[in-house]
Amino acid sequence: MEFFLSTFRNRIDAKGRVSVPAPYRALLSRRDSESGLILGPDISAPALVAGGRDYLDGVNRRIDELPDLHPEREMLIDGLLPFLSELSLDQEGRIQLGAQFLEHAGLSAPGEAVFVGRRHSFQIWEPKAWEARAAEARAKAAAYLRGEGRS
Amino acid sequence: MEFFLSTFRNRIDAKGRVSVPAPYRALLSRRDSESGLILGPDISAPALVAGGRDYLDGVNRRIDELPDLHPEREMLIDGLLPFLSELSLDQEGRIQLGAQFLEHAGLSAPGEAVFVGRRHSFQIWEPKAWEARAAEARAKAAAYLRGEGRS
DNA sequence: GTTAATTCCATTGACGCCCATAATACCCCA
DNA sequence: TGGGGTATTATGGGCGTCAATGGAATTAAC
Repeated sequence: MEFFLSTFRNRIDAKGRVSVPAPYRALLSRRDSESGLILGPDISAPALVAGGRDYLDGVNRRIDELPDLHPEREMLIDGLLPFLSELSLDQEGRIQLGAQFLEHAGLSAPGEAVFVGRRHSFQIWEPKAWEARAAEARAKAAAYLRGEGRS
Repeated sequence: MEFFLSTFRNRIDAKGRVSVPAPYRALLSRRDSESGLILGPDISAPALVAGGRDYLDGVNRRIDELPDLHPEREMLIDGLLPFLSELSLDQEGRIQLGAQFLEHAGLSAPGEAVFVGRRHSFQIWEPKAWEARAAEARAKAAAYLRGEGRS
């Protein structure tokens, strides 16, 4: 696999641990020498965004587009970086989700989570919320493709 | 961790001591041979700015851009350096915040402080004040990112 | 001698690390 | 092509270590 694809539904145990799907792990360890993972809240959806260190690089690049001491640059820094965490995987390939992450995505400590591949990053959703979002996205994607005449 | 990221909320005891979050300590000791820390008031916010010795190097570079005896150079020197302190960590990884620091950030001696990762440096905020700033920054960052098209 | 500051020690709780189990997917070979 | 065996994944639990925090003790200062 070259991109994060497909969806996986995994269990969150009482300690807040979730197994990162093995295909995603393989992808992460290929990109970064170490198997770390950057996790943060999605800024416009009740979900979490995750990726390898290159995901963080993307955020940094975005910040460095703006000149030093520029107010918008400071806004970007304060609006993004403090909410990102670098999580390490345990020997079994699990990450531990903190309280604020669980809350943002509407996840519960013993419960379930859906991993959603999005090419260079992936998301973590509460199953019900993902179901709703997926239905909407499928419908809109279909309509868009039909409207363009492309199959 | 390569950058200061994420936020940590720690307790300030009656003596004005706060634990520097362990991930930040690891980062500090990697950059400087010794684990010291440069702390100063944020010039445009009720917060404290902290970083390793490389943070001080950045300030110095800023000053050295200006020619010797140039009035603005003197202004920078007098406006920044006198307010910076080099703090050492005690055996448990805590720093001691002086009265003027507490006052500038609106912190109280028995109370709480939020450590905010900002890449090459981090800030220390009074929890309520940070909450407000974070909400604003997140909203504006989201608007900025949406406005440019890329997620 | 009293006060302040710094160093040291003790407690609590969280987190990481290790092991065990079950289910699944994969592979090899007949 | 089917079957058995093997490896890997996902999951749960227990234990040890370290971080965070509070207080005491020792030293220094006035």
